[in-house]
Amino acid sequence: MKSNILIGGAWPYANSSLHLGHLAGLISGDILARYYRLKGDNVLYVSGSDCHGTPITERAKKEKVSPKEIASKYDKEFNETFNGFQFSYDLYSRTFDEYHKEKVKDVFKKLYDNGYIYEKIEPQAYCEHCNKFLSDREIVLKCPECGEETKGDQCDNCLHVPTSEELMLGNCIDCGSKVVEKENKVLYLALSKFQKQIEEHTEKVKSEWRINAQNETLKYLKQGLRDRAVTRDLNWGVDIPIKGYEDKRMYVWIDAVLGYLTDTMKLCENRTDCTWEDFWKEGHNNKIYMCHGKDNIMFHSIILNALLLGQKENYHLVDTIVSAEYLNFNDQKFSKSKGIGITGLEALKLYDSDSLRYHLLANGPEKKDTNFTIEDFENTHNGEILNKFGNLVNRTLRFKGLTTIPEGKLDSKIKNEIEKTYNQVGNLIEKLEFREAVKTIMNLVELTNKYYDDKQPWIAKKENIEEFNNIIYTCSVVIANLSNLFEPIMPTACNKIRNYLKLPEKSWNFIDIKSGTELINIEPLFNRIEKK
RNA sequence: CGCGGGGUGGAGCAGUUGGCAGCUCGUCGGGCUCAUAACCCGAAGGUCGUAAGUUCGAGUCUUACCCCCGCAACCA
Repeated sequence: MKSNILIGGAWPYANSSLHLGHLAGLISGDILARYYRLKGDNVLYVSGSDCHGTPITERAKKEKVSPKEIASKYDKEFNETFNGFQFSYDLYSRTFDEYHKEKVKDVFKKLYDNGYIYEKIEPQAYCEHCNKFLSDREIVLKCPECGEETKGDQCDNCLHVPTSEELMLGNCIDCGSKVVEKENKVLYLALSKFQKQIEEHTEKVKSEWRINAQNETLKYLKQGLRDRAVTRDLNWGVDIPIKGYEDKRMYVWIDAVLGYLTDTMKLCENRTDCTWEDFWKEGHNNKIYMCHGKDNIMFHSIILNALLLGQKENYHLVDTIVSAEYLNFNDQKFSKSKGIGITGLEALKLYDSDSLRYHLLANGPEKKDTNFTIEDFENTHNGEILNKFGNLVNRTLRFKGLTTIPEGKLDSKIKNEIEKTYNQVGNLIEKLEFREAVKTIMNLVELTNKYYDDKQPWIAKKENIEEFNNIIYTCSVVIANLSNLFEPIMPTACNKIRNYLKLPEKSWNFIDIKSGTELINIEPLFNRIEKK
């Protein structure tokens, strides 16, 4: 029976370029999406650019452009990056799309009507000159601990976090005016009311999660969920659909995390074969995956679920949190200002997306931070992908003098291994162990290279043509099946193989091939990276 | 006692419920010529951070200690 599988890739914040670390985390979603599609399930894989919020607003002000211009610029770049890396999103949208904003307002309104959002009046820093409330980071003050001039969210020098009383002694970052205290209206999301339901749900599903997601979520649950402010004094964001809040905007995380839902709704509007409820309501044989970095965990395991529960409409909660650790670059954090690391687009100019995908997965930060170096990458590309996999394809399909796939008998032991590999790799992917999955497919490649050497087709060709045909046929069948097995990881190369062997639709099960297929225009799958 | 992640052959790592220390790369030696100097076979190389404890048995469990990395900011 087909399952309805929704896969959400975290929405990147449209304020800086995507680097390999982002991609290392997000690629999990693409693997899952491609795998489940091969298995024949109904898959929706969605994401988009997170475009609202304070950082973009501040930057726009600094650069004297509109927030939308900043966000649009990065949104465009994100699209190029994801296309380049062959992410197979069914929809990649943006949080400033009207459709998204309208649907988010509906959700917000319902939370309010159901009593999960309440008003609170609290004193807040205010600048009378600029005529606005100030967030912590919009206040400058002399740090009471070390005396240095610093921003209000945290002292750059001594890491002291100013108290709200200390903040009232600061000045406006824009005009320098003395901050005054003023009563402000704020809407809070009553997260605490969902404590029990989220605890129960987490207990039910967490065994499938990676350890970091379990720990992080349990940490919040253990200390007790605290209500969160969900309005901000900004003019860039989703409007608050509540009377008296016309001048405020929604907290970005509420808006962004609902993008998975609004994307689904949008997609299903144009479809006849499914409805958005198939993916988001209970009882549709459905499963929801969320893929992101470790700092995103609680927003998906707690806040999103709270928003869904608060609708009181039989929503299906997030099942599986796929949370990555961090990828470092030459043992350091990716850092734009320090010039550490390379962006996805830069990497694509230098290297094949297939190889990058493979390496990011084989070396992925699944259980702990891992390191990316150009040297490691080139070793993977030349030594593993090209020498083992590329060469197996090449030495078989471009065997000297070979023009068609011969009629031959498939080695039963090899067939066995192929079937075993489908099983093992499928299990590993479902267990989110992509590193091990990659390794397992590569084992089949290595095993086939051994088989090839043991059988010595170059001798058989002269002495026993029937044996030769069997060897080439067997290896070709392996290659055909590798085009399925590697499809979630290296889609371009797999596509090439399908063209070479004129294979039918890709799928996640053993496939045979037709003898007599002409072998024309066979090119190497990968090109060697020449080392300087 | 701030929090978290680590210490396993030259490098990078895997070791799930305690049961003969593994993988990839590199090095050395050999084989092969279908293939992109690619492929295959073999070898060397480890007191598993230190010390104590539990156990018939500890890389794995307990305790203490040592060392490395991240935890301000654009940034997952």
